[in-house]
Amino acid sequence: MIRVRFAPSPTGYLHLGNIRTALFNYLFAKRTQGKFILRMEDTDRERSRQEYMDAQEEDLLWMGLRWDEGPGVEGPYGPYQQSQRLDIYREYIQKLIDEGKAYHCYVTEDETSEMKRLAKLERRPPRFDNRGRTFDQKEIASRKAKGIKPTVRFKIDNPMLEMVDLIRGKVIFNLDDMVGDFVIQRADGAPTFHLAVCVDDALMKITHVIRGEDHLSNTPKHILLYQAMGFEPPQFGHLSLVHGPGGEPLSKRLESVSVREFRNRGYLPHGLANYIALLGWSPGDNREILKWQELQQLFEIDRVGRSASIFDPHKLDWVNGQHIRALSDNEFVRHAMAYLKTQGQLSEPNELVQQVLPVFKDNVERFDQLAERLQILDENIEYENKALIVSEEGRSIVSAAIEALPTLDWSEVSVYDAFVNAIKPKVKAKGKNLFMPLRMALTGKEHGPELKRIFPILGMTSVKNRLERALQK
RNA sequence: GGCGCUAUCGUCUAGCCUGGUCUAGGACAUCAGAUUCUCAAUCUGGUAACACGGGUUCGAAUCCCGUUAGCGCUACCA
Repeated sequence: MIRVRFAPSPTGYLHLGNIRTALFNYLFAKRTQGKFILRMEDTDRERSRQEYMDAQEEDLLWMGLRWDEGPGVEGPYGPYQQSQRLDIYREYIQKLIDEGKAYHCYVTEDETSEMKRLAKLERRPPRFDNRGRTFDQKEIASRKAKGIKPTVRFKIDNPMLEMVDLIRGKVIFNLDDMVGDFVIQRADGAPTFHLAVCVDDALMKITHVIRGEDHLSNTPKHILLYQAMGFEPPQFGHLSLVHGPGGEPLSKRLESVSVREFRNRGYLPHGLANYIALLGWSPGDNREILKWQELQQLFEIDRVGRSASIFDPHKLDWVNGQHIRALSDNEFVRHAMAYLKTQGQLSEPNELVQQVLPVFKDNVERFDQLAERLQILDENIEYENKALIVSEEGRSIVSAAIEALPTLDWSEVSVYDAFVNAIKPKVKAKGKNLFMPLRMALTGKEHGPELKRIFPILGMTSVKNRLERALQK
């Protein structure tokens, strides 16, 4: 049974890169009928916040990434929040110390940063020199007396390491060139990420760790830790990173790429998922628009690319637009109404809005474009281009239109055609010259949906009001 | 600085593993046209790429080496 996890730290809102990692894990699990586990990595007490944890879970669910085990969905390997697992980490750290695989290190933070500064100056790799390993009893006692609290460091004894990455293939590391003994427990007693992640993944029986490429260089440490604790390491797959439109790395502080922001701008969750999946993955043929179901059936980790990609908002809009167009009118109205409501752009259920909405299905890419289009429903019209209705020709067209009204049968589907046919003989204008003044009088805008579609929806009273109002200008 | 990863149109990518079918395919964007009362949507067509230099080979986008560039790690953040 394949078990994967998404393990964010609740220090900000989820962004495009985070959600992509989550998505790939989820799809991989679904494709293989495995389990998708959510774990909150909140060992950094300074930066972790409950508010972010809630927000991240909410965003995950919005995207449709429901976890099989995790916060709120208890499973056999919980708890799924690291701050509640501190005793477990302590136990494993103690075991490593007892077995001589880790040790208390009385070297202070000041000393290590000084070490780093010097190394940089002398153009050497800024690597911890393991000096804490060899302190004698006297040295330790004197440091203790000064009130120095020790960290726990993991001993690196066998520095050559080879691994096979699911996405990158064989990777060889020489830890001697990289790091010295590294900290697994901070001076304040808290475990570090490296320790916690290994203990949790092992205990939670994670079989495949799919995470960002920024962790590739950490992987040898993790494999060593696994081995030292007597666990079989999982398979690792490192996803290339996504960059912003300017090529800059994504950050949790970058609001423009947060999942929150995508929700607010009215993207469909499955449209977003489709686009994100295409960043670094493709089904191999030329298909690009994929339904949620198809994504789950088609996703293969082998087909995930190795190079970094840049987020392109234009293409996201296009993909989302395709998903919107694929909706039925009813689904579209349902999604749109829900969006308008949560955005506070619509206070109560509105019959008229529900009727017009389908008119826009073919020309919006995001729901946040709806508000502007919906302005045509406002009876209190402000004319974009008054000239069209105050000109002599404009007035004659509007007058003719008003005269035509009593002859109309509004129960007919073709009421608009009858309307136009009644006007045509009375005015000289035709084509654009006829329709633009009409459009202006009825909607106040130069551009908008087909008059034929909105005319019957506006109805007799509204059309009459609008025309008369236009004539008064 | 050290180590690691990556390198196909402006962007996302297919092709690379298993060299020839690649005068490199698709999509977004862009440009031109069609359609339409307008905008949009839609349709048609165009411009546009194998980072560079060496090898291996009859033949390289594909394999090897080097260079360059970008990114990541090098924390008592995750």
